[in-house]
Amino acid sequence: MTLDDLASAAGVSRSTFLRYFGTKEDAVLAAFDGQDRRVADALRARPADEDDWTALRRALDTVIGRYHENPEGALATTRLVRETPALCARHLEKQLSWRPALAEALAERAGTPESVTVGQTVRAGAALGCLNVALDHWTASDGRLDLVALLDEAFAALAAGAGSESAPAPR
Amino acid sequence: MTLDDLASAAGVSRSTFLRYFGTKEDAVLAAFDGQDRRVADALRARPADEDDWTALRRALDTVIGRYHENPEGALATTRLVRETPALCARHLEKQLSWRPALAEALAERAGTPESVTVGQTVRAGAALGCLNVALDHWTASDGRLDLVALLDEAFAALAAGAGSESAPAPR
DNA sequence: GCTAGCGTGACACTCGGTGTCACATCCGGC
DNA sequence: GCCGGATGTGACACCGAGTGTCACGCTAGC
Repeated sequence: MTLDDLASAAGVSRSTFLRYFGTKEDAVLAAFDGQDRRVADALRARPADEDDWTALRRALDTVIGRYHENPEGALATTRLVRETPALCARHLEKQLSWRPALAEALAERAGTPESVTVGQTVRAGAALGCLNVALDHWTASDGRLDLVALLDEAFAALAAGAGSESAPAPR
Repeated sequence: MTLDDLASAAGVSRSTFLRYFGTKEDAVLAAFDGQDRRVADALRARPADEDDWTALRRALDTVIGRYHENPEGALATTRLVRETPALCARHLEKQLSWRPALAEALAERAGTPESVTVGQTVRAGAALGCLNVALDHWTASDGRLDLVALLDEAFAALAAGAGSESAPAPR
């Protein structure tokens, strides 16, 4: 699937294709554009007295929703991204910018939008990690597993103190 | 800094340089090779009754140690990686393979090496996330902040239940 | 109608990366 | 001592990605 193939498939010249997307990977990853803003907005919309972890979990429903609307397409896209090293790398890089965005939204919720704590950054990153793990399992199961349940399970694994079952969580 | 530059700087031909490293990025990222194995081994060496989160934190000391031995070099390398999008992407991709390795080590500790749970995978990923956040802050401070303290803080933010200060952690 | 701006296509060019061929060296077996 | 393979190296040729530049055609405004 060379650039010329993509361009001619899209009915434009190679130059135009590159002018639009900048990069071949970006053409695929454009499907994810704006997700960070949507999740951050959802986060800000959560009740102020809700704890960070619950708010993050609920905010991710906006992402999950898109997978629920169009499972086949989402499965194909996700699989393509995970299986193509270059795409995978670019996607991770893009997702890296989600973390500060979510952390900032958490800081706003906490009433201190100017200072983002390490804890908020870590929690934002951990939430994204949970999302990725859940998506991994979901794609590995060909979409048969319940994505919501997987995400809940992933979040629960960190919610009760990050310790394992070998040292049961405090209280 | 083209491939020819690097090759001639290394005193070999372009072909040989590529034969060694495979990729320009790999030449830089080779500095991190084997870290996953070292961390996983350190993890397996932790006492069996230690909870996952503590074991992960201690296992990461092997990584931290390298930063402590040679702070200037580590700072330069880390900064180079973070500031070069292509390098950053490749590094994230490589680090992605650390997660299953650590998760498997956790499973071995738990006595069920054949079945890795979602929780173990999530915790391994979260620990790596903590490492990255700590390293981000450390490089941003030009290495002036205490890396160990940063990592401890990051781990603590998830250890006490992932909830925020709005749901105060049991200390 | 003329011009300024904009989208598009057609190049030329650089660079990263792969594959192939040739040569040179080393090393064990007869 | 010689030979044959294995290995390391360099010199290409080649392809695809990405950038920059130029020319053309369109539409809008004076």
